[in-house]
Amino acid sequence: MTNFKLEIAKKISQIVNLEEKEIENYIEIPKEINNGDYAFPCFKLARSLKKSPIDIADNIKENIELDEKIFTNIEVVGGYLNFFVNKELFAEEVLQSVSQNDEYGKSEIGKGKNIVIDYSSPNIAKTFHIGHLRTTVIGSALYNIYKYLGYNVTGINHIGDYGTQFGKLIEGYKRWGTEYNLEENPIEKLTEIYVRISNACKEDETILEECRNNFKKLEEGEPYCKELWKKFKDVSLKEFQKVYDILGTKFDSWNGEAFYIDKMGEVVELLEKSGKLVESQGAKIIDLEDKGMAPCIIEKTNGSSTYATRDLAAILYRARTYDYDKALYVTSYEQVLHFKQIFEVAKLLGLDEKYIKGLEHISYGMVLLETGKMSTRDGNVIKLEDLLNEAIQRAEKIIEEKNPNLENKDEVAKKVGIGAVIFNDLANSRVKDEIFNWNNVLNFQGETGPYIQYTYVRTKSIVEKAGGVPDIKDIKVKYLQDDISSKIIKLIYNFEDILTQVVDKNEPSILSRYLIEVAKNYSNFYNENKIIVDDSEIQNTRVYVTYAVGKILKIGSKLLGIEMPDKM
RNA sequence: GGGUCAAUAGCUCAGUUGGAUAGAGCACACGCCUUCUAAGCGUGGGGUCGGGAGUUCGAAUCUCUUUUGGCCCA
Repeated sequence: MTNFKLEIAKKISQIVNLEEKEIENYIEIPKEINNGDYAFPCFKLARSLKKSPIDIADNIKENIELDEKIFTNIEVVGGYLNFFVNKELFAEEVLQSVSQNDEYGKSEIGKGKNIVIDYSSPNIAKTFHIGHLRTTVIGSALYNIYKYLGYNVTGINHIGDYGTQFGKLIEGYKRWGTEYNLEENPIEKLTEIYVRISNACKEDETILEECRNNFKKLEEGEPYCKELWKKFKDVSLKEFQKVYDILGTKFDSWNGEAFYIDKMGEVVELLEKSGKLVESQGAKIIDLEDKGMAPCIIEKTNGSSTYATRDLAAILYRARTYDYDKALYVTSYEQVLHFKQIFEVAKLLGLDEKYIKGLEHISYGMVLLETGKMSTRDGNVIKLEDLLNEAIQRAEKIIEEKNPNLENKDEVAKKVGIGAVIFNDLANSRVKDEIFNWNNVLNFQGETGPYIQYTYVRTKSIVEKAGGVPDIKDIKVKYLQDDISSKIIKLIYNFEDILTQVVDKNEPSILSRYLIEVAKNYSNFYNENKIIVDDSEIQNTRVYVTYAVGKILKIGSKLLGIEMPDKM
């Protein structure tokens, strides 16, 4: 493909005394279509050249020698130099590159780079609720997109399968285990047991003592405790898997916290060697006051480990095992300080600087209920499974209304319902909090997943009706000169750039927004133009654009973790 | 108290390194299905970009300050 920006930069640098690179950076893409395809703002040169921006623009315009095949026009508008590219050439190149590539937008820019993404990571024996959705879908989307750009990606579900709460659960199960049938509804039952034993602990210190004792035994590897712990873990994972199956979430590693139990000793040793590990009130800490942070506790007063120690052990392990260039942690912003501390302390582990630089916390906003924060303890959580099922049901109802004769209704309802839920969580910037509202999440109109699916289904049905994808040789780009067509071509061209933006910022919403934009413009195109017409040149051209749009929508959605139905 | 993130239309949000007239969706009102799927398209109203100061050719965007809210730490 012609690099238009570079072309402009080259020519301008011949006239003004600036590096190509710098000029390329200044060149922007006008919002208004009347202002051309690329613009060079001359204001930045005004001071150094001691001339008015308009004079500079005029001067460049007069002296620049652009290839007329590539650019059709240059205009000076209020200090801007606006460039108009040859629409026909542009459209031809863009459609050409779509046609040659089944995996349009795929690239090798990440070749040789290893990315580790830690996402989802739920706690054993706790409800998988709507709050866990964001980490799961954001992590998955990043996983897919990094991979598409050629990175070698490892997805890790860092299960929360360790901690003092297991001492309690074991005690509860020892006491009343026979009263609960864990097979039936494991997590609910375990939660009940947990609440019951917690209350019992509050009333009777000796019970709490027993719980602590159990945890100690678990750490020492006492068989019965270990067996129970394993049981809790197994039934929980089975529950989680149900949700992952519905969402289509995959992981390469399920190494959770327990995996690092025997790897924490080394962390303590290394920190001790660094000389920074100090005693404070009986605990071992790393003081971070000079960094403006609270101290990082490595070992508690009673000698037991902390989250921090496990995370540090994980960093060591991941650096050695995956030789990562980036290690991403997708968790809510509640943990911002925690990761800041961990990343600071990680500098003391003697790892190569590369591994420290690669650590990145991908934080996102909270999911709140209208009544406030969710709490497993208080039982005011919305189970993710319930949400997904409700979404599927609503989709079914709409299909029944709009398209009762549709085949595979169940399958389509699933794709649409789940698509709506996933898209809803990926559509906004990560930082935004989300106040959960059934009607918002399960809205299928406007800027939603189903809207993209609907648009895709349309493209699919048109291509089918036209008798398949036309040969690229049979299209005439002169029919794509109008504003809407140009906009669509430009959007298709931008796809790869959008994907690189996503990984630059670790922000999948950039892709979500883009897909909406594509769908919207195509819907516009669809309503303005009849696509299947008598004139075969016009038809072939429009069908080809339709096909290209469908391709983008499908690839893009797939990267977000959203499946496309063929009909809906 | 310290740190941190946010604040843009009635609601939910976009707004690329500062750039041309601040944009969508929802909701509301009206219009568009005998021809490619109306889960769609179009038109319309609706704004002190939380307030104030500064930086400069130019600020929703950067700096300072202030208000409100979320989160984390003690």
